[in-house]
Amino acid sequence: MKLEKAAAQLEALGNPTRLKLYRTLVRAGLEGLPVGSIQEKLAIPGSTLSHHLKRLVDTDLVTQERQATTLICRANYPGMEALVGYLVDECCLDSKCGQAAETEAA
Amino acid sequence: MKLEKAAAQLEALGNPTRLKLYRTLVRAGLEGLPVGSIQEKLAIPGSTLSHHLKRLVDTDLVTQERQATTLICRANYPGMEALVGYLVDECCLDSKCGQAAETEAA
DNA sequence: ACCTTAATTCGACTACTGTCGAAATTAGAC
DNA sequence: GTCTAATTTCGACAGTAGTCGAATTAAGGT
Repeated sequence: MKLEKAAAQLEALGNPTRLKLYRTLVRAGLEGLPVGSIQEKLAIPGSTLSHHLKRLVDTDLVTQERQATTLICRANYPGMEALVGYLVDECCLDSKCGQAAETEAA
Repeated sequence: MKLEKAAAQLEALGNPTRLKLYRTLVRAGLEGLPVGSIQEKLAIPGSTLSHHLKRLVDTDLVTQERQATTLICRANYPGMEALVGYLVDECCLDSKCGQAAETEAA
């Protein structure tokens, strides 16, 4: 993964509205959620939602699929995994750096 | 971890210059690097570097320690681990992607 | 005290982000 | 075809981010 792409994904997630949005989609699981339902759940204007959604789709963190008139949105797990993979690889989160384990006990 | 904090950290890493900077510090390991060396390595003006560095320090991703006239910077692994922990917990990156996390709907 | 090196703050500027409502588009239903 | 519902694009705006050079502060050396 290119640094630029990782940065773009991190930036995409680095906005509270978008992070909420992404989390909502993750929690929706594999079924995903139509745009309209997300809009209701998060209570934000459609235009704003669409704007943020586009950003997540563009950065490969969310996918969309038409189903009749509605657009189903889903968290794109592989995209996120690639990002975390990058962080672990490049930025060294595994054994050799942090010694993990004891930190996350609680 | 609060969503707001996670977002702030993600945003901090979501800038190519800062991500490069952070990666540089990670690679420097536990010894860390003085600001001046980073500046040389990345070839950016001191003011810009200082600006970004502050952002990483503020978001708990980097720590600093004086050593005589120079300021040593280090990647703050626990800070990063907390972030990745949040992503894994809230945004479900591991095996069980569909089933966990029904807490605190927005 | 004075000078040198290290790093930050200041002030300015341009560009981008986040937000919204209104208008346009898309996809299907009748 | 026309109508209706779902979603996106447009245009505008305020606010913030990223960048830089110049001036300033901080810490020691002599």
